[in-house]
Amino acid sequence: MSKKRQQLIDTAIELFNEHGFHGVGIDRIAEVSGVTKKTLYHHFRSKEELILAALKQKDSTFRNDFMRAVEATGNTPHQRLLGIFDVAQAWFSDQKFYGCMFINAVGEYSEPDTAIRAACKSFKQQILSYIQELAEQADVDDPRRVAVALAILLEGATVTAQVSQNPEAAQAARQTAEILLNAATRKAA
Amino acid sequence: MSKKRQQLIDTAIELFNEHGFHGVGIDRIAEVSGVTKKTLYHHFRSKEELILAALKQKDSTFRNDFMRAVEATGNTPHQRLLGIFDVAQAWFSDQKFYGCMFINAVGEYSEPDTAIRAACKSFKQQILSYIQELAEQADVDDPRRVAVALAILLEGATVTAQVSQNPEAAQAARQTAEILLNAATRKAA
DNA sequence: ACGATAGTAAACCGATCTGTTTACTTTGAC
DNA sequence: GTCAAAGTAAACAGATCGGTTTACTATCGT
Repeated sequence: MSKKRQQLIDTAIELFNEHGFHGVGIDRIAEVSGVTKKTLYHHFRSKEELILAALKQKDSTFRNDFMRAVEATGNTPHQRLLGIFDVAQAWFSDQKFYGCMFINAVGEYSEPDTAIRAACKSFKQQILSYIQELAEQADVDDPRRVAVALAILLEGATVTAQVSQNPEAAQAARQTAEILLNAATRKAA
Repeated sequence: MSKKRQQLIDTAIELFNEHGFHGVGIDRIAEVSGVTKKTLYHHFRSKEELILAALKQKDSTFRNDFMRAVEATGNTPHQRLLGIFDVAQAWFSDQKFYGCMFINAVGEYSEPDTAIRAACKSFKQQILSYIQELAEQADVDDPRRVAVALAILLEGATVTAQVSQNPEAAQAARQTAEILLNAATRKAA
């Protein structure tokens, strides 16, 4: 992949996160990337294609970073399920935390059965799958149910931190996750 | 308040929810409202003022409807705390459910210390206050903590339902809320 | 009946939007 | 060294953006 193409995607991610998708024009993305519009349209047929490329890249890098970070929080699946929320807190504390790009995208593109919506849905499903794997390894009752609940807690902490500008939402979610995990492992003991 | 003004706000809420704030122009809002731009600018000094008026109205009507609906789910504070999620599920099931307008707004306007951000933050704080009141009435341990956790569950269910187009996220959140409330009332028993 | 308020209709402003075009230059693989 | 791909620079196009202006009309309380 060419460097210019990569630069455009990186710039697009930054600007879209900060100002929303409709709030950033193609001219600005090209300008900030240090590239002409011609070059931009050489790599992407349309703004929507650039958006999709940005989402796809975010999907890939975020999940990769997220999983690595979660796995660094402990060696047992149980520790890692809770570690999710410590990783989240670090994410929320970033100077440039603008919430989840995929949630923000759905806020602007509500029409169902579009490529953008599909990308967002897919991202969330994959995060859920990862949590479910951890839950299965942790040997909880009904790992699917537990994973869905933990995913909801993660989403809730994310938007709460975003709107209220308070990264500690992650710890509140973590405490709830602990109670949930206790309840889901008690029977197995 | 004039009818035209009200019509403009109602139209703005609908269109902003569907296409985002940057995704809808003043011309379109005026046109759909059956009103000229002159009239629009007679009632609102700028697009941002219209956005703020729309947010303010949504804040008022949503919280009002929400509280009434929650109180209709049961007579005890405990029932009502859980009723939150039944009310949420009904909301998510609406044909025209586009997620929480305030979350969506923050996704487009990230700059802190702006009127729009303040409106969103305020809305969330007021919802939290309401939940906290119910928690206090329900005589749980640490009602603040419980309320924060329930608010996070509600936010999480909202965005999950929005992105995944699955209103049942509300029931998953409700089940987690039940576990949380059990844990928070056990000691008091 | 008068005058302010709220309204219509439509042109206009400069800026920005997505996307294209023309003309020319750099770069890198074979 | 050549030739195509990738690049620059900049103008252009038609639409739409937020917002203003002009000219005129309907409504309504006093």
